[in-house]
Amino acid sequence: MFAQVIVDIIHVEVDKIFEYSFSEHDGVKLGSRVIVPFGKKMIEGIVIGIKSTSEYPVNKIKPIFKVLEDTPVLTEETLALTEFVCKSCYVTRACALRLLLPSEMRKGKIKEKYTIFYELASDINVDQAISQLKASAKKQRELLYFLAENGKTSSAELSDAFGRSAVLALLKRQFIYELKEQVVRSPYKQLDEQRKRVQLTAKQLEAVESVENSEKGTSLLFGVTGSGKTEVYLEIIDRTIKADKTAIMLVPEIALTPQMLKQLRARFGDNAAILHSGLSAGERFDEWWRLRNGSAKIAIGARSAIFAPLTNIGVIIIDEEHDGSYSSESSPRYVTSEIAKFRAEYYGAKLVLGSATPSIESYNNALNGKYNLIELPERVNKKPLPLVEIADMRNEIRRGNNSFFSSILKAELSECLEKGNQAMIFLNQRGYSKTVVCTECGHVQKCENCDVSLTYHREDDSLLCHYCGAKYKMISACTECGSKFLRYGGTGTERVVEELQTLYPNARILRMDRDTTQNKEGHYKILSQFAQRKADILVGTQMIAKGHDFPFVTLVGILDADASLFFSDFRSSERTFQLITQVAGRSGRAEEAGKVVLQTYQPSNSVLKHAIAYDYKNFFAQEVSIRKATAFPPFADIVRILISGEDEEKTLEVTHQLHDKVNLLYTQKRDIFRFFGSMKAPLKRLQNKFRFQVLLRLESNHKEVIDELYAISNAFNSRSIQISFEVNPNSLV
DNA sequence: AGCACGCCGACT
DNA sequence: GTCGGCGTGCTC
Repeated sequence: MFAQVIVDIIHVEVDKIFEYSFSEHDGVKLGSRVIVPFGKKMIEGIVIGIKSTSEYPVNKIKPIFKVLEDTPVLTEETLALTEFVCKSCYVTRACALRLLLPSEMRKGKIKEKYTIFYELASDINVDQAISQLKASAKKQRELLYFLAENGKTSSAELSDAFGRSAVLALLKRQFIYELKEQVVRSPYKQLDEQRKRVQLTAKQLEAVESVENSEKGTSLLFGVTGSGKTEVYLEIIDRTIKADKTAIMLVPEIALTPQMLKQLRARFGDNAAILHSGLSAGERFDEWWRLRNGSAKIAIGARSAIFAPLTNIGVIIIDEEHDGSYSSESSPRYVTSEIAKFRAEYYGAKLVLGSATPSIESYNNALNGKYNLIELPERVNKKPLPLVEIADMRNEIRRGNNSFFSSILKAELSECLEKGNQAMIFLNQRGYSKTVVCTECGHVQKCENCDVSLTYHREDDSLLCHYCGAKYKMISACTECGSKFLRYGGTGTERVVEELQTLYPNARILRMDRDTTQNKEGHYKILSQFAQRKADILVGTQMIAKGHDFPFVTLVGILDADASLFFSDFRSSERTFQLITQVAGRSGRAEEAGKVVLQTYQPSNSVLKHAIAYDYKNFFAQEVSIRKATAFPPFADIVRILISGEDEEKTLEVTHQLHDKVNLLYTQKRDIFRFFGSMKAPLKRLQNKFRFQVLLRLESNHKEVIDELYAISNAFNSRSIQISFEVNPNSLV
């Protein structure tokens, strides 16, 4: 028999199927992980096909050296998924395969964990045994009694209580026996606690049934913050498990605090396996196997959990589907919902996307009938959404207030603290690229062709559009109002905390940003401190915006509400709307009504206005018309071909060659394309390599053309020049 | 990705 | 004369 093997080497030159021989009793199965001789080395690979004949010269075929597991790590479905990932992400098979397996599995780093237990020998009578011991062997006697009473006990426990020598002595006399048993390193053991089942509201029940009964595979659950989407998810999962199927539930990276896990653990116990980066390698490995061998039926995790090794999937849920953490920042940049759709379709499962602020793509799909739209427009507690006040920072500056805080926010903060309530101060820091904002009129410099904010480049004092490469001279005065008071970028959390502390010397302030959450449980620690009212004010970035319930927070301040609008990305409006809605939702969740103060330099900006009014639908309508007019997703696909190499001249030369080749296609199919150009990459030198890019925008639904572009680009891959090909990248660095 | 093979420059 | 640079081809 012959096995088709993909070797675990990520390189275009070995992105082929290699064939190896094996005999039937070797245990080689479809999806097995194997070790095979490759050239002079032994290397890991995955069996993706089995056949009885081979085209390859028989004398050159080598046998499989070893099968690594009895249970194949991949199933027919995950093998098909691998193929889908390489086709849709334009990466090698080996690269796609790595997504499907826990990273700790490679090169045999982690094995199952075993613990040694001791047990009384079965053929022994305790009293008899003790009579054979020396009278002085007190510890041994006690140990035997202990085992007789408690049964098998771990070696660590016994050594602790009775000493290592007692254990060894009894072992030598064969009064006790050693047992080796696999233990599962289950995370969050301490979280198991009973939780009462919540009675679903009529609306929630309706949502559950709508998902079940819809003939469309995908449902978009559009529910305002506090509308109880989580209860809907839990009910759907519950019903799925009862129907003997499995479930995947994805949450944003940041929301993987023990809070959510607690709920799921409480409801589903050991049936739920958790996959995320906060776990130790061993824990992750064991959780993965629990899913693979069927002892856990629910996979919960961030983005990568979409690849959970489940079979017979009944439902896939993506909570906060609009969240940025669902798109990976490094290759392969798969689209999580696309993977979900593939898997759901394969098993005839339901896909549920939930959000209070759906992505433009998803809501568009709901409106044009591709998704089943379910709305939960009311909060469970019937409380109104918090009132949002705008602070016009231009006025503050004119009045000589140069602090981070507007007078309105200061007044509200004082009142909030006096009443003994809690406040959150949110800093809007997206990305690191700098845009230029006029502090007088709030105008942001934008590209004339793309309607995208320009990015300031210090090296040549210029403004650059990351989408078309247009370069403008840096301005010395605002092009709208002529003011010379221009400003770049955002502010740091430390400085805000400093000023806050001077303003309110008695307030207890917590800071949450990348610096204070370095360690594994940093997030959770800070948030739980705040939840326990050990602080009055929480200052933070994005991280504080997501999904935590703080019943005593009655005020949320958003400094720089507009900062994310200036980010040079066509999604910046969308992101801003989402952020504001989310942050505002933190205020006033319990008894007292909440307030939100939103500081901005452009109070009349329509995105902000819609966000303040919680008016998603009008925001959507506006954004969709802009995307249509400017040819951005979902009405266009952006293709980015990155050419990098150590030799600048050579790299540029290849870029030109590639450009010329693409140009042929471009002129041939001129009507499909909306943009075409080559330029330096925004980060023109990275890791000692020079980087150029060819950018294209073409009308959506032309995968064949994109595939053709990929074929053209791929041909330029060589030892000294690397080509990376991406469709709709989430950032252009 | 590795590793061998092979063809040109600097050297004891 | 040889030692060693890394461009190129191959791995079932």
